[in-house]
Amino acid sequence: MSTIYDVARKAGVSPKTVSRVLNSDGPVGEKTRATVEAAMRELGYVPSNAARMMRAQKSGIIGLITGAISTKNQPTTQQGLPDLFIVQGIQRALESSGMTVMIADTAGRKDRVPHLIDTFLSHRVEGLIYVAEYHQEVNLPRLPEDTPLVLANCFDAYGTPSVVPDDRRLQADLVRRLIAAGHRRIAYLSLRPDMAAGRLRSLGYRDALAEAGLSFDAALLEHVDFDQPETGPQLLWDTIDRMLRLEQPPTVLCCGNDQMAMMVYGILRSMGRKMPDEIGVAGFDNYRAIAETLYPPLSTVELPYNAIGVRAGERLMRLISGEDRDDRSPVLVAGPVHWRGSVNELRQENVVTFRTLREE
Amino acid sequence: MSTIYDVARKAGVSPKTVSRVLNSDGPVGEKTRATVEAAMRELGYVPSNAARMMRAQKSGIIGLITGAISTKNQPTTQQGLPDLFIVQGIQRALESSGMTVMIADTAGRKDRVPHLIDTFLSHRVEGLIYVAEYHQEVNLPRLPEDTPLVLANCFDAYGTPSVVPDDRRLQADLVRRLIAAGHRRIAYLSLRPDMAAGRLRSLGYRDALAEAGLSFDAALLEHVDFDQPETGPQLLWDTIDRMLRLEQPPTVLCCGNDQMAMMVYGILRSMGRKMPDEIGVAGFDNYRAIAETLYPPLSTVELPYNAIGVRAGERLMRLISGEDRDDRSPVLVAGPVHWRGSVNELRQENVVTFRTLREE
DNA sequence: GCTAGCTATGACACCGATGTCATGACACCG
DNA sequence: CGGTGTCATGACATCGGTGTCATAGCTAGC
Repeated sequence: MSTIYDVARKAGVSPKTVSRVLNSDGPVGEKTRATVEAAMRELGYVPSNAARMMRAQKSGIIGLITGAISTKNQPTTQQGLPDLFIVQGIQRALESSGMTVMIADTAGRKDRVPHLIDTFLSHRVEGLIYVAEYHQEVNLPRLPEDTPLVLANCFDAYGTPSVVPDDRRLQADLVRRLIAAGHRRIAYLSLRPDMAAGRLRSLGYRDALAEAGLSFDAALLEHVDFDQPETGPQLLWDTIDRMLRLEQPPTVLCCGNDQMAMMVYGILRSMGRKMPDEIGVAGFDNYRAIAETLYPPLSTVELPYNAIGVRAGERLMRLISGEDRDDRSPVLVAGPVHWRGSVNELRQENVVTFRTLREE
Repeated sequence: MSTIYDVARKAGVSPKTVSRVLNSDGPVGEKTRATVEAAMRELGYVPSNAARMMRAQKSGIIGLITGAISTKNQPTTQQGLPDLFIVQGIQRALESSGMTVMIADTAGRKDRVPHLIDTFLSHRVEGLIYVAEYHQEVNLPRLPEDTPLVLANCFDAYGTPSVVPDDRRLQADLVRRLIAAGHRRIAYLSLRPDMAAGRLRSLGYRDALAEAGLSFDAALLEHVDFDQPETGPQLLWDTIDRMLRLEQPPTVLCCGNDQMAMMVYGILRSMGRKMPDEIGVAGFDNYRAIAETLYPPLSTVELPYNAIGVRAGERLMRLISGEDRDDRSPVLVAGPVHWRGSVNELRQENVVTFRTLREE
């Protein structure tokens, strides 16, 4: 690969003049500039980042650590692909800044993180973002003081700047919408409570009930570890079966996420229950490949992973430029409810009407 | 960030000695080594890649261009997330080589590719892989002679080394399996024929029929542009409706991919058709989040995107080390059929038996 | 006509590693 | 005891850019 010296020789000028042309730095004669540019084109010259970086003491590189790339062939993931959307958002937020985003993948092994951090430090990244695959607490090795770090979709015990989904509010918003549609018996099939998302969403569910003056019925809340390959579907089936046999059965099943909702569709149909007229289903995530493809399309609440990424990227840029250095409060991100065909509007008349299932 | 000079000063030795400790280069006295290592630890020293790279004239970086990260929030993707799995495979193939993989995202805009290539060249990547989001022909700008390029999931007209799925053989394998299970009336709901995958898979379908001595029936083949948000589902419904009214209706519907199969599940159930006893469904891709979660689980053929990535990575490494420089033949990758509950084994008796739908 | 000021350009040092070569201290051998 | 080889170490140049400073040529102003 040719260098600035090759270009200089070809154009009959000094390397420094070539540098000036490259960076529109000092003044350069019109004719000289043309000669130099021609030489650069002819040689296919591309400046070396390494050399620039060394001189400038700035890399223009942001490091991104994630499992987004590697973990997606696990049996079935609890989540959709949140981390991927987050990475996407980060890229979007950073592309205008001229930073190059370097992505390192944990390959599903947390113990590789320190090594990845070292690699990034050797590249002299100007900042780091750690993206977790689901909302959780993490504990990363300490970084040098002058390298800012932002946690996305996770948080730690040291008050490292973080951006996380507002699970509690999102779930409450969805349940509020169900209540507004006239539903009073709302079942909640929750994710495992040892997950931050599961815990917070259950709280949101209760918030919305309380707010509307509906009493909480423990028979309508169940934590279902649905994505265990063997026991999961059976567990879900039994839970739904139990709830539907209640004296006052639910009119809608709120699912921990869209993937669980997809499974619930299959189960309800096997049971011969028609959606949405006999029973409604709601999801969580707005995982569009599922929510829009299912029939009827799934009502769900959008957890805007993209926005988490964007906010994380913006936050990091502010840290790099020296702002907000001591702002320790986490950024909470919420999103809209998507109301589709999987839940009926009951309004005041709390009557189940049977219609032909498919109508245009 | 501290440098080799800081370490040298602290340890009371020359920079070169520190360098020797770092790289276990020349001989270093036991005591000196200990002193230097202590100094490095104390300063939190991490060597600068830029400086190394400049001296070594080798970056140890592989560039990856893809839309995997950014394009996944498009309405609903025709494909699953093949490119992501490919990226994953590439990472796996390259991690043992000690190369750092740098991922650049097109952000869905093909016109950004030249710019991304320049960025990579400025980082002096030792090789490039371009990953397409679906099997297609591409036309990339020319690279300098000394930077090898591998195309993954795509090919071009210049014989650039490429690794692509063997769609034709995969589809044939699946249909062969259906035939072995006793099916004779096999419908094929194909992807758009202007896509390489659609064309090749249709050919594979016909290959398998011909091989088994079954005549091709045009009434059982339809190209369905199923992922148009408005017309898609209707089109699919109409096509299935038409096929099921045939004098000799199909006993199994072969779908262009798993996502289409998911939609077909919903339609068949709305029509009141029971799977797999009244009608079987087969997919393509083995997109596990769908294939394993659907009920009944989907029989499909695995398009091992992961393997495409691995092969592409390996191919690039060989090119970098100077092997196979003039091997122009594309690498074809196939995968296994996954036989799950969505298609019945009819065997010799071509009888539809009705059983209770859910059995453990 | 001399100087101040501007334009266009180049010489040189430096960023942080490492390859090359030199050197000093020993050990070993004849 | 002198010569040779090995070990441990350092001085110095170099990779490809860019910041600093110097300088030559020209113009404008007094």
